[in-house]
Amino acid sequence: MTKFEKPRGTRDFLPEEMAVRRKLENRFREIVKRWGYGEIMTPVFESLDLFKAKSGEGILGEIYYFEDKGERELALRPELTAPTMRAFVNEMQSFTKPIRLFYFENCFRYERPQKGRFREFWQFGTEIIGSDKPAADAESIALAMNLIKSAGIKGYLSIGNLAVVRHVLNKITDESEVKDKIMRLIDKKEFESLDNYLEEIGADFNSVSDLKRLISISGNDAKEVITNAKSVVGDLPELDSFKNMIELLEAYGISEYRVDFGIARGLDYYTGVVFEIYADGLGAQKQICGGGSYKLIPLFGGGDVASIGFGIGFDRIMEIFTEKQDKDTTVNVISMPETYKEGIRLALVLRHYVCTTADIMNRNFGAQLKYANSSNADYVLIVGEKEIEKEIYSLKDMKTGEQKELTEYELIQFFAEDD
RNA sequence: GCCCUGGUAGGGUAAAGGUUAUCCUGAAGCCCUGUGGAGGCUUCGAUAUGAGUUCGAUUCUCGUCCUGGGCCCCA
Repeated sequence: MTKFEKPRGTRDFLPEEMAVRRKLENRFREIVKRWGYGEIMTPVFESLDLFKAKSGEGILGEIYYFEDKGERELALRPELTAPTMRAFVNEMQSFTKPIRLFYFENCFRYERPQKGRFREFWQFGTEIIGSDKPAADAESIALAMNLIKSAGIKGYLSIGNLAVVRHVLNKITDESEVKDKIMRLIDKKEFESLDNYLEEIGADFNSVSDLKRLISISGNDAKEVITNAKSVVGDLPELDSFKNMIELLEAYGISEYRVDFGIARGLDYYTGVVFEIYADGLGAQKQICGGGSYKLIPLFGGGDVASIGFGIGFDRIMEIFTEKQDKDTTVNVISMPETYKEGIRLALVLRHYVCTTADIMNRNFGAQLKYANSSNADYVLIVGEKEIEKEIYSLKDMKTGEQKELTEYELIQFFAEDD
């Protein structure tokens, strides 16, 4: 007999674990709904070109892609921002702005699995489309922090701003490839390589000095950081916007975070604010949330529309989410062969109020009780000939062993109150 | 793609180059056709996989697959 194994980097979620996952998922859903976000669902697979357009050829190595029978090049989605923006371009361009969207879906990446990293993983994320204002940035960050907090997790927030960094970068070069490379080096904090590279391209000394000063500015006191940045870049509208956003965060009650102009992104559709949230207890994969503002829509053939969003690594959150599943009250109906049908009828009635099961193993009375015990039922309802005759049923509390004689109406009362 | 680690029933384990691979737990059934948790009995269930060495491999060697962890990457 061949035994089939699940593909590498995928997981089976059994009921106990699923209950906890759904518990957190539902909590997240409730929160984003309260913030006015509507759910979007896009296909599990998209054209490969969509992801190449967003992230470049370099991502092919990490993408699951294939040719279908119609010779279309398709890819399992590695992330959800591109599909969401594609859907916007296709179907939502004339919607009233801003558009607030959220998603909770699985994504696929061909990577070496490790702690907090799987080949099939779930992302919970939001996108705001149509606002490039600091208020949208602030809302997005505040929402992300609210979600993390609702999971009982301490999240460490870092905020950067690429518009300010780019302003300085533009003085060094006009070539986007060169900019990309510099941004990557900054992001990885490989300052030696950065020095060498800047020297190699013969960058202007003053501009390089400004850049290096700017990206080294970071700290927990936002106002101080901004003052420092101002001393490098001078009066800059982008910096004013950033300052404005920081002030709004205060209104949202977000006060603990780090501002870091050394946060960078290699891809040039990122426009301004970028943020990351980290958590303890995750080994190498500490980042649980990443977000930022970007202009992806023009790249996908849409208008010049700005957006901002974030993605939460749901599986990573689950690794450190400590709550257990909520146990529902359960009732087992115990009957005899002669009374089985009446037992089914009563079970149907009780199911309006409480989780109820009946025997489907043809077990005898004692075995049914044993099963109720080992499956952790809270109550057992005994439906035997004596009970049917009197129309009074025996409800046994499995924890205390107490038994009550109740009519059908009293049973309903009993469990209806339980909710 | 690279490095380290491990892999014996569903879970946890023991042992050994040589008859039928140990024990606990679990599941199913019976003891027990109207009162559970205990106990007894029965049954089910494993050496990840391929090759090599050997008279003989589950044990030794190598490859593959997979787990866990790290590097790279992280759109």
